[in-house]
Amino acid sequence: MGVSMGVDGRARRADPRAKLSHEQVLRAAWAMLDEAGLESFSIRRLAQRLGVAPMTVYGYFRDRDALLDAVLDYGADGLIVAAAEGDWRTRMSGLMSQLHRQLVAHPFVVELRLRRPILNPGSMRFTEAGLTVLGEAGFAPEQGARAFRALFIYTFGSAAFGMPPDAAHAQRETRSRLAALDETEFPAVARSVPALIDTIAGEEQFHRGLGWLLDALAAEAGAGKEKEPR
Amino acid sequence: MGVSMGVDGRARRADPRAKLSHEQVLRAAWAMLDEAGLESFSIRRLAQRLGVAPMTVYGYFRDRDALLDAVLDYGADGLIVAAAEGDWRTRMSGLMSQLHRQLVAHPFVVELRLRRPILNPGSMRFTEAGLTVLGEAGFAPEQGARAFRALFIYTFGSAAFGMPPDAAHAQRETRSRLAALDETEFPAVARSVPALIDTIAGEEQFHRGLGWLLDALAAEAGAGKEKEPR
DNA sequence: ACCTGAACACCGTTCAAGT
DNA sequence: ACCTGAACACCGTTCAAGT
Repeated sequence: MGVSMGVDGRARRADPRAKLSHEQVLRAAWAMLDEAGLESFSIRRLAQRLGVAPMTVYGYFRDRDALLDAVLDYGADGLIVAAAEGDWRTRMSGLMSQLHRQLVAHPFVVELRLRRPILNPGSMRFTEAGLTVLGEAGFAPEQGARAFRALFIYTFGSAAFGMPPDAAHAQRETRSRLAALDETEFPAVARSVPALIDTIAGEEQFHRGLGWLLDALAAEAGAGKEKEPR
Repeated sequence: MGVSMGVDGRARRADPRAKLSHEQVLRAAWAMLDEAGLESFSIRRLAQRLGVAPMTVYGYFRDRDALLDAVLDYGADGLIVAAAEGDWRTRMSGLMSQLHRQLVAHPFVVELRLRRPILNPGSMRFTEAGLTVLGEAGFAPEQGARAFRALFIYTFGSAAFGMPPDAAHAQRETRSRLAALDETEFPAVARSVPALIDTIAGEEQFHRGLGWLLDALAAEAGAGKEKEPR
């Protein structure tokens, strides 16, 4: 990598005269975000990791936001690829599951997407793949776009809100809070406690909801073919 | 409110000797977050708004995180109330739409929920209402919990990722990025451009997806009643 | 051209002190 | 008991200077 840690904790590049590349900076930023999350990311720490003065980073990116935008493009670009085999339902499920897995593996992407939509080649290829599958399944361009967006939003929502970083801790916490509830005030919650806890971790819950959405889309597509063939 | 702005921009309390209450601090924090968002919230600014030294805030809350947790509890507590009339599908849709409207109105709640689940009385009442509706519709406690969670996650996802703060700007940006695409490389996207843009703003897209989820749940509940009445 | 140190206006928070 | 100023270890970023 051309970078090694000095005893003082500050990285020194093997050859200080070698010009940094945009990609080197982005790769280091991506790694930092993966390791410690968006919260503890800083330009100064990134510079230290690169063995460079903080201000050097500004030679490559206008400011923090521009850098994070570039990180998103850099990363999202390599994220999605394989189109699955099978009928449209299976292929659509495969696409969204891939996305979900990637988002869960890199939670900071979800946080960054909160601020700004992602419109780079990688995400475009993903959209193209999804719309193609839906088109081949008989969805008109309008219906396909709406269906895709619902699936996409649900997938992002599941990654963001359905999978707490420390699932075991979240389940324990939730269990004790739910156990403390007044059963006469919250009877329905009390009845569902174990199931509610189960929906917090794992991928089952994501796949269940995804399946429901796909069921409804399949039903609508079928109905459209039979009753409204315009 | 007992607070007025001085010429120097620093708030002065009407009676400096009047002890601050936890609720005063929380109300001010909530208002700040509503006006300027989580990004520009700071303890120091909050203190200034309260007409008090920064360190005074620490007399009421252990640290920034504890304060934000309390803000979430304070606000979410008053958020949800009315249970709608009608069949279970209508009532469920009403509940989730209320939640969606509140989240869109206070985006920082969505950002905070990213870090931590909400387990206060207000959110419990919401869960109880949802599970009750589903229970009356014939869902077993387990099925109800799973259905509720899918609807809940989808609703949070829509508020977080489906409604950009500046919709008009986001649509313009997206339109120009999509217009620049190579039509032979992205034919399906090109065909769907207008529809894709349409899914970005407004509540129609949220309601469409919500409707699909409810359709699938209704179908499953119906099938369960007919075929697996255990 | 590429990198940098010093400085500025901000943070959250500890600590010891004020009333 | 309640509030505070000074100080510390951090931020992002501007600017003028170094090679």
